Amino acid sequence: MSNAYDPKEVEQKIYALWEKNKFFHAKTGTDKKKYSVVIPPPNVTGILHMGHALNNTIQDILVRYKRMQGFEVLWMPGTDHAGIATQNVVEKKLKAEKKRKEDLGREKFIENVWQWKEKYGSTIINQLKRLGCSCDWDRERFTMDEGLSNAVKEVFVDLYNRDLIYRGTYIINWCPRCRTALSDEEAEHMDIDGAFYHIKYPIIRKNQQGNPTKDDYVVVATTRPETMLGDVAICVNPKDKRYKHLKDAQEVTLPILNRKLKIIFDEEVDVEVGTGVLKVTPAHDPVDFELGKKYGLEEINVMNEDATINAIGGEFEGMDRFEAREAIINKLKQMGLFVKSEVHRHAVGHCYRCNTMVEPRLSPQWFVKMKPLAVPAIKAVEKDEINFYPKRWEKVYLNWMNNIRDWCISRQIWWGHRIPVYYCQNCYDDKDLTDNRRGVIVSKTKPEKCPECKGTDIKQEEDVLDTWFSSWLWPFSTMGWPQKTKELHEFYPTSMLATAQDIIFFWVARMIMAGYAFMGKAPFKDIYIHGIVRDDKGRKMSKSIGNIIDPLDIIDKFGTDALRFSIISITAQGQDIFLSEKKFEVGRNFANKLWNASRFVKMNLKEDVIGVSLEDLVKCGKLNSADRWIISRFYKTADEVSKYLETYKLNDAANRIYEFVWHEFCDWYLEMSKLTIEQKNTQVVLYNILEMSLRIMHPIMPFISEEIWQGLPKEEDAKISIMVSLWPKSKKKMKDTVIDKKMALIIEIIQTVRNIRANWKIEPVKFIDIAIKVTQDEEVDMIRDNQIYIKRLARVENITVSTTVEKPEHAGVAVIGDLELFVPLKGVIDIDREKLRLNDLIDELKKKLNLVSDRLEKGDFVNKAPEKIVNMEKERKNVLETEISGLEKNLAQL
RNA sequence: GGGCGCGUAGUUCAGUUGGUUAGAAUAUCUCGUUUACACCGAGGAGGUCAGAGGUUCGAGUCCUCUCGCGCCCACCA
Repeated sequence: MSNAYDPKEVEQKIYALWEKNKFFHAKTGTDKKKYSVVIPPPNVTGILHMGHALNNTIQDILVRYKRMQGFEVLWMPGTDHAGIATQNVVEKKLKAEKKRKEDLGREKFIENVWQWKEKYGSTIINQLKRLGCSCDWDRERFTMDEGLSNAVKEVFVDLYNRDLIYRGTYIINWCPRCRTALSDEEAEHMDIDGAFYHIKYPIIRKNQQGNPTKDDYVVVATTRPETMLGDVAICVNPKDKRYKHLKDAQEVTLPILNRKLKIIFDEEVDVEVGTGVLKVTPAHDPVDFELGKKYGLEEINVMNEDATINAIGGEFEGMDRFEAREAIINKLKQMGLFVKSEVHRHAVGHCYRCNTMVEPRLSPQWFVKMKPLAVPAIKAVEKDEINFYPKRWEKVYLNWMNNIRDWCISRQIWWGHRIPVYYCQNCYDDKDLTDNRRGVIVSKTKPEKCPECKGTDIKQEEDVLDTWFSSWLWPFSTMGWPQKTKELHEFYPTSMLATAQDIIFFWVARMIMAGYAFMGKAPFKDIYIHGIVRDDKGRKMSKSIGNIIDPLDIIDKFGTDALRFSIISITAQGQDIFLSEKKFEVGRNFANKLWNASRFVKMNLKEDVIGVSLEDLVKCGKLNSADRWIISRFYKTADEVSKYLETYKLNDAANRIYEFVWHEFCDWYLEMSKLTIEQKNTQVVLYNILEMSLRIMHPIMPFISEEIWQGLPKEEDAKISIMVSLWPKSKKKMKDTVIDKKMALIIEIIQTVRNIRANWKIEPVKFIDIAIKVTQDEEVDMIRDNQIYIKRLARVENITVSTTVEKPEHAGVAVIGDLELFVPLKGVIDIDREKLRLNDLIDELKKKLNLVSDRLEKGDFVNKAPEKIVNMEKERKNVLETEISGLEKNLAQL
């Protein structure tokens, strides 16, 4: 064992050991307890970022913890096919070869994507291994696998037959760059500085002669002037007095195209916005679309798939939407119809994959009716069948679910699950797209012939499904659904889902809906929502800002365990995590501390420590105070750590372990153990406490705990990995509050002496004498019994303890509860300084005493507060009073 | 426009159902002896718990308002 801990070689070696022995689905116990978690499948194009690292560390901690508790654990890893993202990646690659996907054709292109996936798709999986994830790698899944694809088809057909899937022509979010529809969730709203363009539309009055006069205009305000090419009407609020005169008008003229526009009156129009006049463009705006339906207006689409203007735009044909915007403004200016533009900040949807501004577009798409699916999913959370940790996310979830809108699931890309819908070319009328089922065959397999006309010319739908349409089935599709498999029987519903808040709507809510719709049960019981990883300024980590902290860099620099420990220790439930590289030093230092402590223990294990149980040692009552104390502390710690892990307070668990290992075990116990290190009992305690400490920290720091554990002596038939050892059980008899209190006092005495030494600048090497005045005889024995610790750790030569100790003539003085401690200071004393110090101390104590006395004099407190609290205060008052009188006496003597 | 979260030591954060003297880590200062560890040890200093009011015997914790910061949702063209 070398001096400093070097994680790199250790990690590789250890992971290989686990993989070789297939510990990932090993059972440590004989119980039938099952535990399964749902991994948020990372995007197959992705590389591990800090969010993944956090998410998977959380899952791995819980999985390892449960496995050590004897649960049979199932943690299925995998990736999703990330339709748009993956297609973009492969298209980019083709572009570098100066090819377009259209040149290859659909089949060839998909072949290309698969090749890409085979080559690069396991990057993130390998990175998860470096993170130490103990997933069941033999069961890795991919959303495009045959099994999962089968589940997707099954679900589509089922939902269609239940009337929960329909096709219709509506305004959807369209990404002109990816040239596909997006769901509402995939359009990310971002505030941008736009403008309100004020444009004059000429009014044509009834019975009007000649051209309109210069007053015959109505001013329309729009943020997207280019869509005016598709205007079919203008609309004002009937209550708006400013536009009363429009009731006498017949029509208005659309500038440039000179189309006649209807004038409609509808309460929907907000008088406050813009000029109060809304231009109605049913094919390019959702509000206008509704108005169009209401008033039977024509839908004029003026754009192509890539958001360039189409032939209807006349002279603007072929221009990009933003180019057209400018050109139209210029034209209007020439015509004298442009009034002004006003700065206007508003939220505009952007494609979540390529960040292109979304264009609302009228097109035929497939939708899932969400309201009926939401009903059981809402109830489940309301009735606490599913619990969010922290609970506040329930509100967010319920709010979204109660206002849920239909889900646009069709995508106009090639990579994904092709929609299992077939059209009979004979009887299907592709002009009538709204709810027309004639000639539409929805089937898992391609039908031989049309059931209506027996025609055999049948073509499959070109669109593919939203990637989330496969992800939302993950909890059961990965277990073999729709087959009735053993896994489903044993592991569904799963126990826990850990994820960040950003995919609650995308994924969590939909999984719950799918769980009820297809399994009749919730997919999981607990949802642990952790924060989002940000940089130390609170910004999301992103490539464009360049503030990414790469977990693999951190692993290289500090080690995986350091990464895991550090990030977990700062992840308070539900709070976002602000990271900087510095924060990983904590974990690295901790690993190093543990390593060195273990070296110390190992080099001192001279006796045969195997086969002696701590229980027996405790029972026979021959352990010295320090040995007995650390056992008690350990079991207390283990209980607390278990409690924290059960309630998803992983940071508390990590910090409790840190506190125990560093401060209780290393700082105090190891130092004390040096006094009796030659004794077998002490060695047995050292060994067992270290070994069990390794076990409770194993879920958080799997590599170093395993490495040290491997180097410890073991019984011959012992398990070969800490990973499958048992979690220390709570044992009441091993905890001892009396010894806890005694040692706490001894420790405080030591600290007090050290304090006085520092205060008086007593040479560190010098041994000194101390005297302690106690109030009870038992305390005399207690301190005498444990004086070796005081002598050693505070560098004390002689200790005088009794109830009658008098303060020596010149002495440093301290009060610990009801005992007084004196350090004779012959030769070094500075009386004035000590006087000042005592005075300050007395003042401080008096202030506290006053507060306590005031409270005790208050009738309300004595009468209304619980007796326990009142007694506590009374006791405190007594202690303060004795402290003060003692100090005053000392001061007088000085 | 609606909803949520956060303002605690120089800095980064903990603080369970209100209850003894508000805790860590890090930075800083002093010192450094000892059979693991300088990625270390000992000791010190550092807080009007954002502000104002209220409930209570008792508030960092509960309520109301104000100020500052962040996030999510939403078809105001």
